[in-house]
Amino acid sequence: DPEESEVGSWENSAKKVEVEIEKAGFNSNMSSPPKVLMVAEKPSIALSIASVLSHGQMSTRRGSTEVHEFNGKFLGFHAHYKVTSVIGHVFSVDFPASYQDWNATNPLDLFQASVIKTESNPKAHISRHLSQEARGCGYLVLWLDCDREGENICFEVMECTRFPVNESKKRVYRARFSSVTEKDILKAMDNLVEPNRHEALAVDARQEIDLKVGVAFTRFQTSYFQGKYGNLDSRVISYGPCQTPTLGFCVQRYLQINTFKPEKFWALRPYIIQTGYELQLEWKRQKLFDVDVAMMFQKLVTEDGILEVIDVSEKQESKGRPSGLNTVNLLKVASSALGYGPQTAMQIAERLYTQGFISYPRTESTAYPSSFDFKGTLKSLENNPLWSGYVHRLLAEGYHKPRTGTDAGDHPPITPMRPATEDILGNDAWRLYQYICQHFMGTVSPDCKYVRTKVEFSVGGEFFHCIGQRVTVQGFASIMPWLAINEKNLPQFTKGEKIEVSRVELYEGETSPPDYLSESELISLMEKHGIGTDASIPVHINNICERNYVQVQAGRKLAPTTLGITLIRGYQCIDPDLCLPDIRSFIEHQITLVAKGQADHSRVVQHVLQQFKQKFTYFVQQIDNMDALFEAQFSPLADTGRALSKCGKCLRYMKYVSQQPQRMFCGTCEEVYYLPQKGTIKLYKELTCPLDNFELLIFSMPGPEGKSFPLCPYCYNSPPFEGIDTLFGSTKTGSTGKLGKGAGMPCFLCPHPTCRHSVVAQGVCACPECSGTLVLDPVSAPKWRLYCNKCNCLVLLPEGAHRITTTRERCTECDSTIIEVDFNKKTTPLEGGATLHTGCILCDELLHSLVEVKHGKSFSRGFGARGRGRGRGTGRGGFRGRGRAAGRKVDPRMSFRDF
DNA sequence: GCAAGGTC
Repeated sequence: DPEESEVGSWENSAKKVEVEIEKAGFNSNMSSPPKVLMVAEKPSIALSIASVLSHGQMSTRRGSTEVHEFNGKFLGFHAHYKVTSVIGHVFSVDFPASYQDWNATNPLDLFQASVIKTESNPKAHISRHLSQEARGCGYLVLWLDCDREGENICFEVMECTRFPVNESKKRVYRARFSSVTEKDILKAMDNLVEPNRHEALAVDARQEIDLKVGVAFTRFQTSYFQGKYGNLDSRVISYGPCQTPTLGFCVQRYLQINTFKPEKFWALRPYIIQTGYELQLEWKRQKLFDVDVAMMFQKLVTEDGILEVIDVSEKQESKGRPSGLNTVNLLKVASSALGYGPQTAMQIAERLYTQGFISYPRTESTAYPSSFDFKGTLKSLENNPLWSGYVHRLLAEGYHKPRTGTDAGDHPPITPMRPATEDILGNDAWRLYQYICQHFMGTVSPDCKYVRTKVEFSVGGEFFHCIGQRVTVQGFASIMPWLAINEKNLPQFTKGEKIEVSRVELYEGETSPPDYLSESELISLMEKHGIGTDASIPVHINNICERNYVQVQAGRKLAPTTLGITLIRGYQCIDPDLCLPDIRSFIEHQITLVAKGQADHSRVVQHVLQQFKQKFTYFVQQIDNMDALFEAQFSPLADTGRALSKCGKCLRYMKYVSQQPQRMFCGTCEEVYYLPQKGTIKLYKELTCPLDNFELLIFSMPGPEGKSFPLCPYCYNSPPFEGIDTLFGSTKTGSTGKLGKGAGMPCFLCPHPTCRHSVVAQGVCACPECSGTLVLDPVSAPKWRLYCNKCNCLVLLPEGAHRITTTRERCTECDSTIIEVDFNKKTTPLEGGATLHTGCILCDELLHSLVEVKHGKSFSRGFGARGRGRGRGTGRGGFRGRGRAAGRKVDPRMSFRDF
């Protein structure tokens, strides 16, 4: 193997290694052995590798992911090992900020755009973790999963660890393992190779193609149709080379059902009485679609009236035991037999795995490694009363090796790891666990054997038969009873025997359409056509549900919605390729050329993108044809929604479109104004924005702690002030300074100096938690409160007040806004039953004692803690006015840093 | 607000 001869063996001569270590910048004295960093794709594999190589003698410390350390030999030399992992891909691709604004970017330009890699999970700090752990390491060994994605992650890890490129041949190694077993891990250590750049580049190619094609079509479709119709009921009209063909399968079945024309058919069913039982025979012609012809045959048979047995045959048949359980098959069973969706099934499986009840649930393999301990696994199941008898019999009579399945080189099939009961797991997890146990026992059971008897008859020139089945070995079917053979006993017949026909029925039936595609059938289709992977299939199915293209019906049947049907019919009449599974195979085929080193990465990407760009241009040109279908199904924006607030430009009422994405639509100006999502919207007392005359709306987030705030539809979409860097309800905004529609500036971020609703007027003091400002929730009566305009900090004000407002006064001590409280007559804390009180919530003794900080999920009473003397800092860093600190001139509402 | 692929 040329690849393997590149590097030496585990037992290399010390001399060669010494030279290498010197090159790597280490002296070879025993006091500081060279360090070897090893990186796996996930924490569980890092643990397995470290356990094997250290014989369990390692020390483990926490980091972004765990790091296992031990001493051992590397290339025949003493070395210090550090084994850690990433968590899947470190990076994912995206467009640069300048392409993030939907309104400022022509989707066509996306095909030529550059792409950037950003950290997939910024909070995990994997990149930093790797670079820190790599410091001082002389060697890097890549233990990523042995598939293309894993090869790509190898290069992500190399990028983070910054091993010098020109020395990488001597210092960076790839471990190729076909399973996470001691044998394979040691073998991989002895046969270190180089990472495969071609395969990694193929993944880069796929990422760029998927991103550009998906985003370009999605943005165009979404903008086009949402700008025209008000009841599409999906936030985004997405397109993707996996999700769209997935939807295509569902709609194809729907169309089959819809265009189905039932046909009447007729079948001859002769009956005989044999040894006292009536038996119905099957017709060799099965059925005919012409009643006259069928009746003619009936006449022939009836007139003859005597059947002759022309053949009796017996055949030994066998139904094979299952091979090992992989993810896709688990998902199919979960959906069809247990009623769990793929996403749910995976969640349950993950939990069973992390709790140690089953082996790793994400695997493509149905073949077991040769070293697999079947006996041990069986023994672990023997105490469960549900199947202990069966297990004992298997152990006593000898279990079978499972059928050879396919070995994808990833993980062994999904198997039980330790015993469990329904009480421990809960019903849902138990049912899945139970299936995994039954399946495993099935794989090591005998095949099911049965005898199939066929008796053939002739009468009046027509042929009939009956079939009997007799099980001789139940085998695996006794533990998986739903797969058992239906037994059917036949009376004895002998060849040449003549039997009287007791009656001849002319059965009239009607062909019926198929049912909606079941989720389990869909998974099979996706697997067959290479749409998605075991891990992403559930995501794609979930996607088309969430986007409201299909609905899951009882029995997990997938019924496409009007939107889903209209989309697919649209592609079919413009460019059917767009929704066919071949679109994925085309991409896969192209990038395989890169993986094999037969084609240049960037040339392939350019070539494929060029083709998709043409398709995109044609699609845009022909969109009217698709629009004709939408027009027939959906209502124009103008007819949708109810009048809610007045437009500041034409002063006519705009309509509120409640279907997501919720938005306002001005029919006169033909403008759409997006609103914050996932909350309720109301008119705000017919107040208007001083900047543009639009009537203000009030938005309330759901839940008892959901904040409410006013917003101007126009300002929210087109912030009028420069330099508002924190926006609400928007996702990514470019650093371009230009803000597009849906940019997200509610009044609580507006710096307008005189408007009653701006942060200047409603802001009370700086947030104790972040750089934001606490603003008064104007509609929070009677549970008055302040909330931060940046984070989720919440401050509860005196309860039961009639009215709380901000004033234009500032506290002389801390510069906070003075608030005015109109207490309830009955519950007022003021002397003499007075109700009106003004003061600073930080410095006024009364108010201070009545407020309470409620911050996210945690409670902190450091703020205004009851019974605490003022001026004595308690709790979190003494939240008690500023003043004493430097920077007194800074507006406290803009910065609370000093507190 | 967008894709698909990892893993948690």
